[in-house]
Amino acid sequence: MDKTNKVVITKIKELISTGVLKPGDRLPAERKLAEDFNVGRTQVREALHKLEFYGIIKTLPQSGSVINGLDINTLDGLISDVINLQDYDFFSLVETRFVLEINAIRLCAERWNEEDMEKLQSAHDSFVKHFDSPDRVSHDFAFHRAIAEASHNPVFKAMLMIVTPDIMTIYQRDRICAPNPFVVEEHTQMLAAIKARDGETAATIMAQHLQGVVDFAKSKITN
Amino acid sequence: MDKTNKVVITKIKELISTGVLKPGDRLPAERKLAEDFNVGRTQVREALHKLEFYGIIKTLPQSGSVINGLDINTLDGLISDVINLQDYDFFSLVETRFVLEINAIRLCAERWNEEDMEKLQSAHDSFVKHFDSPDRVSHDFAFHRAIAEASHNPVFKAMLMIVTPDIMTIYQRDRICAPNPFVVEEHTQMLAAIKARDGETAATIMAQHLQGVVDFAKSKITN
DNA sequence: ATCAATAATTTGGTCGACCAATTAAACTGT
DNA sequence: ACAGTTTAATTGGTCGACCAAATTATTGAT
Repeated sequence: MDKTNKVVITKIKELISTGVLKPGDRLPAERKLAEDFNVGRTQVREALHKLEFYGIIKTLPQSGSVINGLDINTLDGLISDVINLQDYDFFSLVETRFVLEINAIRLCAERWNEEDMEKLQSAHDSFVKHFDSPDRVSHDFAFHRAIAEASHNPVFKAMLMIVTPDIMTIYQRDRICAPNPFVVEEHTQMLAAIKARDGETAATIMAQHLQGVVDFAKSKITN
Repeated sequence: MDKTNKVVITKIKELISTGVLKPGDRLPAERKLAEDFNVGRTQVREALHKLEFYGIIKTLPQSGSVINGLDINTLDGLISDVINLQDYDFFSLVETRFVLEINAIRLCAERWNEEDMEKLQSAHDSFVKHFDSPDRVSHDFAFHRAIAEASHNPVFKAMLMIVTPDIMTIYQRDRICAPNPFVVEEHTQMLAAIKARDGETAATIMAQHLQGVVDFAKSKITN
């Protein structure tokens, strides 16, 4: 994240922490904030965009930005997270993906409809077909995405989509992922369990499926 | 989200979907995109900021924006999510919180240190103390936040912080949360289980603790 | 022909001025 | 004194011009 950006968000956080601004209040005008903080209005605007994106404030055109009606402590922690967002450690990302995927496949097994199953089947088929090609990883992810989709929980899917790319970047960079034939078998078993509406079995296989990545992440920690 | 913003992101998505742009490629310059799409450069910049925030592109100063090296299908789904981001349904949010909190408290029980325990204890105490005050909800959240903090997984915590405010806004608006004395007892039991390093018990109590919110969300679906 | 140094162009980043909508103030008639 | 209307000030949104860094093209010496 930009440095100036961070400064502005921190200053706004101070205003809230010290009680100068309370939830429900309107923020000072962008121009005033820019002057107070000695930065350009552009930087203030970007910071406000980020805060709005996280649901911390709501900007009303030609009117002002109001602090959403959360309690101060929650706001405080939330803003801190926005500031420190960039430096997620790899293990935490993998750990989160582990939990999300296991629960996503459980929901998927409960909720899939005919359309979902077609997509799952087709994703699985093309993964098997392209297993020896260089874009094998691409089709691997397509299958996992289809599962997230069929969980019918958009929040789950969105969070997986946020976490997974970061993992892939690191995982592929370190090239640990030799074409492992077990992967195909595991995918096949998962699909069968989903088809049988057996969420628990599906979740178990998924856990085992992802264990390799978790172990890899753990090994990186000790280094 | 802004309408123009959505248009720009959709156009860029088209460029990727149709194969004009592939992962790893550099995007056209902001000025060119603005001209091609018949919008201002400001709108293009905002759209690119959003895409960068989600890790879809990486903007290099004075050089250009490159599409991150994910497979095309993942990119496609991810961008669709960014476009349709606003309308998370309440039940999906609650369901996600349910999963995250249960796993967070499990990790918390495993990983807390002396400093974490002090914060947990102090958060619990002030919740008990202010249970009859109007800002009871605030202290309730402070306790849950302390748990997320002590899980030592910043990704978990960040995601909880994203999900929880949305839930609170709706939950408080509909004012179902009458001061329930069981809540204090459940918090006490959770803290005891954490202190005893008993993650499974803590998770069980948390599940029971959040069941009320889940039921409430379920009831809203049928409406 | 090759490669280093330099000039010209292109790039994202920043700033200030202006716009339309909103809000607050001033006014006016009763 | 008050209500409704009009005017002035303030607000976030947008646009164009400019900046410094990075890239590309040109040049020139060997």
